[in-house]
Amino acid sequence: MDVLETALRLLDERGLPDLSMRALARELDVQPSALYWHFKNKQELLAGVADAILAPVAQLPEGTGAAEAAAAFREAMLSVTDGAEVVVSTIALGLGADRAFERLRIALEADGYERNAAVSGATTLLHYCIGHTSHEQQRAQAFRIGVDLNESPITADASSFAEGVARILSPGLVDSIG
Amino acid sequence: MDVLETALRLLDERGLPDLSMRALARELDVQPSALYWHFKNKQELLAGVADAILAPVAQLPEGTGAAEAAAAFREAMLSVTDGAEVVVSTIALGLGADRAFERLRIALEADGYERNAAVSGATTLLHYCIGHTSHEQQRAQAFRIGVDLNESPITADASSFAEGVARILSPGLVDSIG
DNA sequence: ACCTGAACACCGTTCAAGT
DNA sequence: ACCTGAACACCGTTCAAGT
Repeated sequence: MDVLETALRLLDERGLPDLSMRALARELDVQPSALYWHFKNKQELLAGVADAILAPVAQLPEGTGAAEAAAAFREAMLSVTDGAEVVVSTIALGLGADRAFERLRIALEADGYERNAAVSGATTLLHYCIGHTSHEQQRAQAFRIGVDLNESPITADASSFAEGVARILSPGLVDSIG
Repeated sequence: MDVLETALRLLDERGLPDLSMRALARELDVQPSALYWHFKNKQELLAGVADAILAPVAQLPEGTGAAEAAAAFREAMLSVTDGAEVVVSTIALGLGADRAFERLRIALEADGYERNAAVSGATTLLHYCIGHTSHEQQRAQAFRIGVDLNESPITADASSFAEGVARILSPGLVDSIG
C-alpha cells in the first residue's frame, strides 16, 4: 500500500479539497479506518506529502546558489496542485520545510554568507518563498476554476518572485539591474 | 443578523476548523441555509472576515513608515485566532489583502521610495509578512494544543520578523533609486 | 426580502473484531 | 501486523416552500 505515493497523485489530479481520507482509501481499495494504522491522523499524512513535494529542493546539487535554490523551492511547490497550501499547512510540523530551510542556508553559505547571516537570510527567504508561491498558486487555480478574481494590484508570478528574491539577497542592487 | 461580526468572534473563540456554516448558523439562531442569502458561499464569507481582520492596517495614520506598517499587518493577523490562515486562504479574492497592499505601498512612498519601487517593495513585503506570520501563528497554536513540534531550526517570532523586514527595506535601495 | 425544512452527498476518527 | 465493519458526530450547499 503506497499511501504517500497515492496521496500525492490524488492531490495533483484532484486538488486538496478532494484529498479526503475516504477518497484516498477508495483509491487504495481499503476501508478508511485502515489508513489510521499507517498515519496517526490526516495532518501527519499531509506532512508526509509536503515532505515528498519538497524532496527535489533537498536534493539540489552541491554549490547551488541561493537564488537558484529559492527558484527550485518555488517550482517544487508549483509542480503539484495545491502544493504550496499543503506545505503551508504543515510547516509547523517540520519535515519538508526544515530540509528546505537547511538547503537555503547552505546555498547562502555557498554565496559567501557566513553562518549567522545565512541562518537569518534563509529564514526570511523561506517565509517569502512560501508567501509568494501560495498566493501565486491560489490565483492560478482560482482563474482555472473561473472564479471572478477582481483585478488585484498584487502581482505574483515568476518575475515578481525573482525580484523579491533579489531584494532579499542583495537589496540596493535590484533597481539598478532593471 | 451581524453575520461577519459573529463569524469573527466565533473564529477567535474556537479557531478556523470550528468555524463551520452550521456552527455559525447555530450561533445566530437561524438555519444554515439562511446564511446563503447573505453570502454566496463560505469562501465569500471568509473573505469578509479577512477584510475585517485587516481593517486596522488600512486605517493606519498618514505618514506611517513601512516598518511600522508591516508590524501592524503582522499584529492584525495575530490578533485573531487563525487570522493569518484566513488571510492566506482569501488573498486571491482581493478585499482585505488589496487594501493592506495599498497601505504598504503608501508607507514605502512615505519612506521616500518612488512609485515603481514602492509597488515592487510592497509586493515583496506583503508576501513576506504573510509567510512569516502564518508560520508564527501556526507554531504558537500547535504548541498551545500540545502538538509535538519537533525542534525546528526555523524561527518565526517578533524579532525574526523585524529582521526580515529590515532586510527587505534595506536603506541602500532608496539611494540607488535616484 | 429573508428565512425554514428537508434533503443530498459527503467528512475525520474511533474501536471492537477479524485474519 | 494489518485490515474490516459499524458507528459517532459532524460537514457545505441546494431548493422548494413559507412569511
